[in-house]
Amino acid sequence: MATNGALRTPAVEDYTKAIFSLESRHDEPVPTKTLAERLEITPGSVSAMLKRLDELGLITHIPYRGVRLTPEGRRIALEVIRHHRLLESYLAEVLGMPWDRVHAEAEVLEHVLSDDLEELIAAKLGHPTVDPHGDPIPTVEYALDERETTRLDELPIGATGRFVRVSDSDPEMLRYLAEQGIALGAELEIVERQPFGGPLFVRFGEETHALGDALTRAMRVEQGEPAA
Amino acid sequence: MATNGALRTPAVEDYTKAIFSLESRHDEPVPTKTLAERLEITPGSVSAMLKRLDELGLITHIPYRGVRLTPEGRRIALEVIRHHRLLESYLAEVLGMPWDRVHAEAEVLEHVLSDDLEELIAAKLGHPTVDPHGDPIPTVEYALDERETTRLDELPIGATGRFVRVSDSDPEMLRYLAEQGIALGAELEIVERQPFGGPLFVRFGEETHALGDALTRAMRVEQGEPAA
DNA sequence: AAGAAAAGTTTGGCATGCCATATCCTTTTG
DNA sequence: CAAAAGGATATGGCATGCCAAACTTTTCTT
Repeated sequence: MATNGALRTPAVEDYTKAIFSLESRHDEPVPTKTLAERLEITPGSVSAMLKRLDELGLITHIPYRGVRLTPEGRRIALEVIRHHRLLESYLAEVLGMPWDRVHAEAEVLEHVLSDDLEELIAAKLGHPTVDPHGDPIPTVEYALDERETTRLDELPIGATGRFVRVSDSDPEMLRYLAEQGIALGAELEIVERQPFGGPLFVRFGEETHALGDALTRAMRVEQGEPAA
Repeated sequence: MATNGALRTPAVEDYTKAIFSLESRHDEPVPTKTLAERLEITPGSVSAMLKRLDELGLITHIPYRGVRLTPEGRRIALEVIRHHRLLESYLAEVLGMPWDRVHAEAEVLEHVLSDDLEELIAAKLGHPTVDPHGDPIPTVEYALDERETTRLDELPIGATGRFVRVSDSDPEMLRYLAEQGIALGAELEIVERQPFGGPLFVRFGEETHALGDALTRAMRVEQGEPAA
C-alpha cells in the first residue's frame, strides 16, 4: 500500500540530496561507497536503500557502477534544497539566528515544510536567490543557478576577488569566520602562501588573516573586478 | 536501547496532548475509549500505547479506570501545546497565514520545534499570551492561564459579552466566521434563541447573525463590562 | 592472466513505532 | 447475578531503517 504516488520519508529526501550534491561535483554516477561515507552509514544499508529509490523511480542504478538521479529524483532533491536554503535564509534574516546554527535547524525543518509555508516565507524574504552561506536557492521551477566561483585555496598569489560562498556544514568554521569579522561579500587579496599545508595569508580590507587549508578549501571566491 | 531519558515520538506527544485536554475538561481520569475516539484509533491500539506511556512515566494508568498525566506527562503536554500555539500565532501574525490554516500547519511543526527556535519566535512576537483563536499559550515554565469564559450557547437572552475564544480544529468554521466579519474581541449581545436546536441570534455591532448550534458551542465569551 | 584487494550486493537479523483484530477479563447496570 | 459495555491482552502485520556477515563482481597488481 504505497499510498499514493511518492513515498517520501526524510531518509529518501536525504539520499536524493546527497546523490544530487555528489553527482554535481564530478559529473558521473555516484558510487555506493561515496554515498555511504557521506551519509555515515554502511554500504550494505545504502545498497538496500538504492534498490528502493530505484523502484520509486528516483534514481537509475547500474549495479556495481553507481547511481544517477532521474528527472523526478532531481526534482525532489532540488525541492528539498530549496526548502533548506529558504529556511536558512529565513532563520538568519527574519529571526536573527546566527549563521552557524541555521544549517542544523534547517536540516530538520526542510522535511516538513509545506508548499504553502514555503511560498509565504519566500515572499516574506522577497524571493532571495542565495542563502546566508552564498549557496544559490533553486527557483520554484527547480532551476538552480550555480555561479562561477573558485575555491580560495586555488587562487594564485596576488589574485583578488570577492568572498561569496562558504560551506554551511561546519558550524565551527562559520563561527570562526564571524569572530574574525570575515563576512560574505568581502573583497580580498591573496598575499602569501606558506608551503607544506601552511596557512594562506589573505588580506580583507586593512586586515590580513592567516587561514588554514581546511578553511580556504571551504571558502569560494568570485573573481573579476571589485564592485567599485 | 531507549537512548537517553525520554523517548518522544510525535505519537507520544499527541497522546499526552489529547490526555491533557480531555483530563482538563472534567477533572477525572480519562477512559481508554474516550481517548480512542479523540485520536481516531482503536481502543486496542490505545491500550498498548498507554502501557508504553506508563512505563515512560508520563501517565498513571489504573486498569479499567482510566489514565491521568504525571507531572512529567503534563510538562510534555504543555510544552507541545506551547509550541503549537506559538506557531499558530507566528504563522498568522508574522507570515499572514489565514487563521483557518494555521492549526494544520502547527500540528506538524509542533513536534519539530527546537528550544532555540521556540525562544526566537516567542521573542519576535513579544511573548504573546494567547494564540489567534484565543487559546492561552503556556509560559516557558509551563504555566497555563485559563481565563474564565462561557460558551456562547449557554448565555441567556439579553446577555452581553466579548467573543474571545474559538476552537481551532474546524477550518470551515473559522473560515465562515472570517467571512461573516466576526473576529475575536468583538462585543456581542444575545438577541433571540429559536427552539429545537434552531439558530441563536447574536448581535455584533450593527449586524445580527443567526448562528447554528455547532458554531455557538465552539465559541467562547468573556462576560462583564465591555471595554468602554 | 591469476589472484588479491576493493567495491558492491544480498541475506538475515534487529529495533522502533504504529496500528488492527480477536479474544478474554472486569466493572457496571438492570 | 447475568448481560452488556468497556477495557486489556495476545497476536499479527506492516513500514522504516539500520548493521554485520557472507557472497559476488570488478579492478588492481604482479
